[in-house]
Amino acid sequence: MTSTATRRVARTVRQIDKVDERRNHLAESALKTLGELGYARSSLRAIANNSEFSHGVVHYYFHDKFELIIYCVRYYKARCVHRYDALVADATTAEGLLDAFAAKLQETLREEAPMHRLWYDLRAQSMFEESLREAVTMIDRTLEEMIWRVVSRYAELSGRESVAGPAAAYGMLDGVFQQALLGYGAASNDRDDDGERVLATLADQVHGLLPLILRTDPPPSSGLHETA
Amino acid sequence: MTSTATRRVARTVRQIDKVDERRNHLAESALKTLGELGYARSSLRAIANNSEFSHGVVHYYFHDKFELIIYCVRYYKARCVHRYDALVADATTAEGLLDAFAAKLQETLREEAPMHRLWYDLRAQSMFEESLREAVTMIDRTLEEMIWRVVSRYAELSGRESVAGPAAAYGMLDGVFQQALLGYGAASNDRDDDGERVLATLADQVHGLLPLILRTDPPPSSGLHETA
DNA sequence: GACCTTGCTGGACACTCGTCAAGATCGGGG
DNA sequence: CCCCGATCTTGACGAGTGTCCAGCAAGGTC
Repeated sequence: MTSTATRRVARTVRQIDKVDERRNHLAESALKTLGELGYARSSLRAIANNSEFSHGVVHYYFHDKFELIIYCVRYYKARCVHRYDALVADATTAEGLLDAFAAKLQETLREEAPMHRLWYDLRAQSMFEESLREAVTMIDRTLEEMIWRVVSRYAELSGRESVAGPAAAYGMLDGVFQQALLGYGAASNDRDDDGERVLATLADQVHGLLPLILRTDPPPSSGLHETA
Repeated sequence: MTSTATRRVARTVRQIDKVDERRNHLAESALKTLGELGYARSSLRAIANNSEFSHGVVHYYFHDKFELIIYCVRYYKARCVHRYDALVADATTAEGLLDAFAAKLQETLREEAPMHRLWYDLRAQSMFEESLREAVTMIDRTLEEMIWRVVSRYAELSGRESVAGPAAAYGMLDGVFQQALLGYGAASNDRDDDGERVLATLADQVHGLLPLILRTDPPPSSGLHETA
């Protein structure tokens, strides 16, 4: 292999890194805009305005608007899907895990509300826009697994089995979280202590719901374990 | 009062009825379009194309696009918010109510999927669009009450108390229903029996979850009763 | 029959959107 | 030093949007 060839390869690799860096930078700007405006109202110009580039550069790094959006969503998911893993690893008692989980949910709501607004928006859009479906489905499955790591560990620490399967556990927790997000957004515009009450309610609900799905006595068949 | 005045009043009332009729007609066309295309992709022209009128008529009966959308949502809610009331009234045993509730949820998913897609879309949009917030919040509360009528009656028939309050019960059931809707939409494009499996899973989950929120023994304090 | 209100049409408007391409800029290799 | 390729800007294009409005048809009133 000639030295020029090696150098060219090295340069190409460096450029690919540079390109990835730019794409990530762009994705972060896009996520900021998407989180504020939502999917429907985020134009490429608005996204570019929130970055240090002009609107044309998007088509230099991404073929499509969809490609940008999907890249953004995957980029975001890769960052936050292990948010609760430390809790699972560090927990020693069931009650401790439950407390830490509820607190982390509150923190998520407080600090990452725009991102989760965006997530629910995109998930809703995926019901109409076929192109989003694949990425959304994959992320939803990943989130389900994330929640299941918490729930199954919680059951393990309790020395009991979970009555609910991964899907059911994710479904109910996602439901109460989404409700809290909705209330948190509506409250933050009015009064500030309303937001705190929403956070407290969320923690209470999680503290109340999770113990329920632990099997108590001789298990009656309960149909919560999905077959698939 | 002169006969001309009475006649004028009568005519005005008749016209108001006519206007309401037209608005409802328009709302139904709009709901059809909104259910298929979602909020973001539904233009006034597309809505008018699905009706027997031209696109200009919208501004004759509605001031705004928002006024039309919100009118549509309220119109829809008024139709379907008592869907489960018959179950509650007719139920004689807890198990019977549970079966009927699960079956009705399946029916809802099968026959009204577009409307519920739209609902979740609009609820997500309301997190970004202030104008939608009030209507969405009101409907969400109404749905919570609707679910609570079922759950509290279920607890009553069981002779036990519900551990979960209205918000927690609605949150978890809404979560599993939304998950089923998501899966149902994704499945209906692929295989038909996948849709049936989604329906079966939904029924299983409801059958598994609802008994859990019934208080078992001497109640430990569980924090699921929201304070507000 | 003339007239006027009401209901509705269809085109025009101002604007935003995604996309693209021609040209400016810049930095490293010959 | 110049050139060349990568990178970025800028402006334009066509399609699509909500909104508005001049005008037509119909049906009741004088």
